[in-house]
Amino acid sequence: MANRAKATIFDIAREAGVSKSTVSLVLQGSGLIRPETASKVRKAIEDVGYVYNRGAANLRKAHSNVIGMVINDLTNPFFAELAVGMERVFQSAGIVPFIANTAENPVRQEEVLKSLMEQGVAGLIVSPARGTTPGAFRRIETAGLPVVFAMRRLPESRIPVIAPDNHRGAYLATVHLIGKGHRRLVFFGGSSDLVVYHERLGGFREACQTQGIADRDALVVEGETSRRGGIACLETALAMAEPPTAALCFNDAVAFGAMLALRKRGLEPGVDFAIVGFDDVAEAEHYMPALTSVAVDSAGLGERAAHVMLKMIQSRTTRAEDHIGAVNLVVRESCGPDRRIRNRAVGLGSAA
Amino acid sequence: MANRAKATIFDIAREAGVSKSTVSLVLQGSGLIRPETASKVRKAIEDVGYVYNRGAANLRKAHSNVIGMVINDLTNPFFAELAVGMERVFQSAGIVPFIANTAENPVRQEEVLKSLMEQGVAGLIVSPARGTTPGAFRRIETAGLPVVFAMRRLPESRIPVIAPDNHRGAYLATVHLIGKGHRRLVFFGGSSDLVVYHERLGGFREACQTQGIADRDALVVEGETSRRGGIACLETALAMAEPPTAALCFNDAVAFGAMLALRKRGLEPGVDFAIVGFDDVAEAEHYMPALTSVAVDSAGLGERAAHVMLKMIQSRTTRAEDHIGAVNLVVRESCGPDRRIRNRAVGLGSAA
DNA sequence: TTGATTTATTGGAACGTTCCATTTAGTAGC
DNA sequence: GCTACTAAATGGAACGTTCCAATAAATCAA
Repeated sequence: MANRAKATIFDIAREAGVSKSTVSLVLQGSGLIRPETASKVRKAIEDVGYVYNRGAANLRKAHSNVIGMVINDLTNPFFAELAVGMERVFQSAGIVPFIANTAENPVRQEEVLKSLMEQGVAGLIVSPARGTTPGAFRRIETAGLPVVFAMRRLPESRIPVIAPDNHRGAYLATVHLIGKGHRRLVFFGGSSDLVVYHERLGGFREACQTQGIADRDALVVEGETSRRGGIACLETALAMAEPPTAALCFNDAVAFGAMLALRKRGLEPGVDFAIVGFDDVAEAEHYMPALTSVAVDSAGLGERAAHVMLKMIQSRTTRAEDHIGAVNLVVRESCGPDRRIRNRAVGLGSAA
Repeated sequence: MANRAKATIFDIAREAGVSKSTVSLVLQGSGLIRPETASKVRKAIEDVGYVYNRGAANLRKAHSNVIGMVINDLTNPFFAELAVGMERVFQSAGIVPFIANTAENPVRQEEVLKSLMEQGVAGLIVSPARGTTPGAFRRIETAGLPVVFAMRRLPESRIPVIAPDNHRGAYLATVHLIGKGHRRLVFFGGSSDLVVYHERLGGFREACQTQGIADRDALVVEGETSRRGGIACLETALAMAEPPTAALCFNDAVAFGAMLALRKRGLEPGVDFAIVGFDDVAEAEHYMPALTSVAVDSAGLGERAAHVMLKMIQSRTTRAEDHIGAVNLVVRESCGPDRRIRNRAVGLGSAA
């Protein structure tokens, strides 16, 4: 069976009574080898317990078959979905994606990127960590390695981006809320170090303006982009002299937090206060009440990002077009059952 | 700045006016080099835009600094947590973990394992996909590569396992339900191709027996280990001639599904029917009602698995002791507010 | 001054592949 | 029987590192 020391193609060659070159050809599935010889070699490969050394091969070969995906928060199912979408595409292209988590830490991200490069990846798909410094990708760019950003972008970067249409999503959601009769709205969660925040907030503001909501009735409460952040945001909003009656939340986690906080105060989400989330994670559909949310199709964006990456690798370029994914508002119950909410919400709004 | 072709240590050497060996020594942080020389070299490294080629280095060096983690379902936050726990440990050991997802697909798993091995990983931490064939790890074992299983085990394997005490967790949860006065119980979700299923079901059965519940009152409904599966299980259970009044669920997802289905039927989880989950994912705490669940500390298990792996690599062995992690029941609201449920539950039980 | 010792640097031979240029056999054409 | 070709297999030179043994330069002891 297997020997202690790692078997090489020389061991296979000896076992099969051929030369190392022949073995190499067989490994690559070359048609130049006589079938009987090939199967003799394949048997030897089994017998010596050989494992291919890709590192050695990459020394000569132009490019490797692994690409790195760097994700800022793997515990967020939203990003996990993104990863899964990419995997689907890469798998069928014979490429193995290695995932690394940065846990939203730029220092960790630096290490991870370095390691991936050293490993000789063919390309990188990155959802950059919050607080990534502008220069973080310079080394990679000068190395000529294809990179695409997914979900998030960096302020000044020329690296192609695959992301949902955050502005439009927020716009749609806000119009929906205003259409339900709300006249004093709030944007919950997020902070200005994220480009995504500005995009979503921008959509919110534009909708308010075009729908005739005064600026002083379009409130903003920054906060963590988590359940906990959502709870805090809601507390802050209801403590205002003139509280809003509806909130667009930075993401679904914030929305869940806000709904939780409403319940704690004896208020019913969708009846006493309208909530819209963003991302439409799987949980949104199953929540009580089911959360109205902006669906961004993260798995689809992951697939798209993977395709772009494949193109870039294939045409050995480092440039590509941005891709802004369509979004759509999934209306469920958290803004009230259609018209009925209108009166309640308006009532509460004017009562406050 | 950077040249087109990849820079090597020879380029650095030329730039700095030293030999390749000197550069190599600097890269490894050897103290043999005069500090001024070292900084001259480091400057050259920057100037030529060098990226270290670990593949080439591994050709000579004994072992690499990357370990692979193979996860069966990354979209399950439970497994994502496990990954995050491992990462914490490896990071401080200067090891980079690459994560690969198998999406519960044994074929995909095979590919992923192969790829990781070819990449020359120093070890493998695996949460095996459902339906993994007994021989799937033979190649890896004969290659002498350290492997540990996390969360799940294979029926016959001698590979060390890091997993929670499933039997005890299920036992504790069941005793809790019985203590609340339930006399007809059901185990929801999972299927017998998973070792974990047998462990948890075993704990459930043992608790029933020791607490004097007749076998015919300890029901089992198999099903998907997802929200959807939980919904189906509950429907099945309530359709029985003599329905149970309490359920221990295979995991939290099943529990959420069951609670959802209860609500749809106008029944209140925790009042009309008691539910216990398993895994205690973050969501459990925030659900309405908050889910009583068996906490397994997946991040902690991840850390433990990482430590075991480090030991194995260090002592170049392929054997290690199993580690069964402590569990504890986190009592929340889904089995009713302490005693009060008792009467209701018993009442419903005898009425049915 | 000479040799011994220490400190800093260096050349060369691996490591396990790929790929090009050859060689070797076998087959056809004339 | 000779050349020309094709098919199959092979040797050798890379690829970018590490590490050992060797060298060169500087310091010290006598």
